[in-house]
Amino acid sequence: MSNLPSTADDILRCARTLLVRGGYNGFSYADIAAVVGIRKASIHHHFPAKADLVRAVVAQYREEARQGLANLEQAVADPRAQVEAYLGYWEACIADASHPFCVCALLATEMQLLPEAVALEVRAHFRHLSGWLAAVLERGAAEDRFTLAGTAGDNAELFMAAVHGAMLSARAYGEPAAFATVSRSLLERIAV
Amino acid sequence: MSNLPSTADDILRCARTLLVRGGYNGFSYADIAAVVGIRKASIHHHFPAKADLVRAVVAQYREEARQGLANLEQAVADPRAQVEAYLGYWEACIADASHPFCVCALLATEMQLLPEAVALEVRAHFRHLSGWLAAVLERGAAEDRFTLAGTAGDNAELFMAAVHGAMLSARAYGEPAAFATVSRSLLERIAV
DNA sequence: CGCTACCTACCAACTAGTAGGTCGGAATGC
DNA sequence: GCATTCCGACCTACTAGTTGGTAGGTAGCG
Repeated sequence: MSNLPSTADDILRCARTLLVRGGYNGFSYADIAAVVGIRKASIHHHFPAKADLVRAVVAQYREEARQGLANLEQAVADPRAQVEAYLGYWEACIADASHPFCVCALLATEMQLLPEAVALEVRAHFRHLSGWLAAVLERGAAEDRFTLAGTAGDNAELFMAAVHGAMLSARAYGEPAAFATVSRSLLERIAV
Repeated sequence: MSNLPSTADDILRCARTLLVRGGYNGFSYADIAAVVGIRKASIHHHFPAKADLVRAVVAQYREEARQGLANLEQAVADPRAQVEAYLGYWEACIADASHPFCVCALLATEMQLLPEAVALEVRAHFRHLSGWLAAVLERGAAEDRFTLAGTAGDNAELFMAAVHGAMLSARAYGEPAAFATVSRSLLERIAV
């Protein structure tokens, strides 16, 4: 399965961590080289330009997100349980600080100075996540598990915004619990 | 009244705009120099280090926010109208792209690599805003203008997260209307 | 042989920041 | 009144270090 040589994978993993920590302009090839234990120039061998590297990180992230949501759809039937699982996933990520921010949400803050290909991927991720949430909420509403005010789409946008904002709050306060507080409040507001 | 020489003020204004556009690492002294029409070194005369400049921007922003909320308290009595005015303020800022993101919300994404003094100001802003929102929501609930689920504090955190997330969505989609969508949804959810 | 992975050794451009000087205007001394 | 002194604002010219990126070479492997 793993057809990627481990070094390229290491670079991607490291770049993702650094990206999540400080955004596009918050890390350099030198930072990655130091962590991975390789020379700067060797990174260019795998990813010619920084834009390519970040595009690859985002593409990989988006693929994982797609897979994750698809698995969730398969493993969990109840829409409310799906939403809880989604929130729980992020709660865990933020609590153990392994991956405490959505890559695309973070990059969205720098939208104006991102390479265009990256910006398009970020936008597509927002659309995709919002679409998935709208479908889940709509299904939940049909099964009387959720009360929606307005369209499912509008509720999904509110949900997504709250989740992204909660990541921000957890980071600003320096306490992962802030995410849990918001996500609990959000769930109470939306669930019947 | 204006005891600040206009150049220092120009630098602050310009730095804020650039900060809001791309964060702490998204602009340089050279960028400011080009806009203000001054040499790089002259910026150092007014703000010795980048950390000083950004701290000044954040301090000024926080002061304006304090003033703005105080004025709102005075001009508008009804809690629901206060919340609407607050959302309307940001809706207008985002729509005309004059100042389309909260300075502190943006800096919060880079929390880990911010000078400590700046990080503390950012955190304080989150506390202050959340505190104000909690007070307004509590008062509104007492007057039966809002329905709260849980504590006023929890509701305030949810509100704040949704607003910050909505700014992010507007930027990610590249359409200011996305903020309005979320803020309308949010208001419907919270108001009676 | 060619290919991949990696290296050393560069590069130009840019980063924040410093040293030291010029200029004009306000305060001071006589 | 006028020279002197001082200061703030700004400048040119520089620094050391970092940025993303390149050129060209080498070692191992099928």
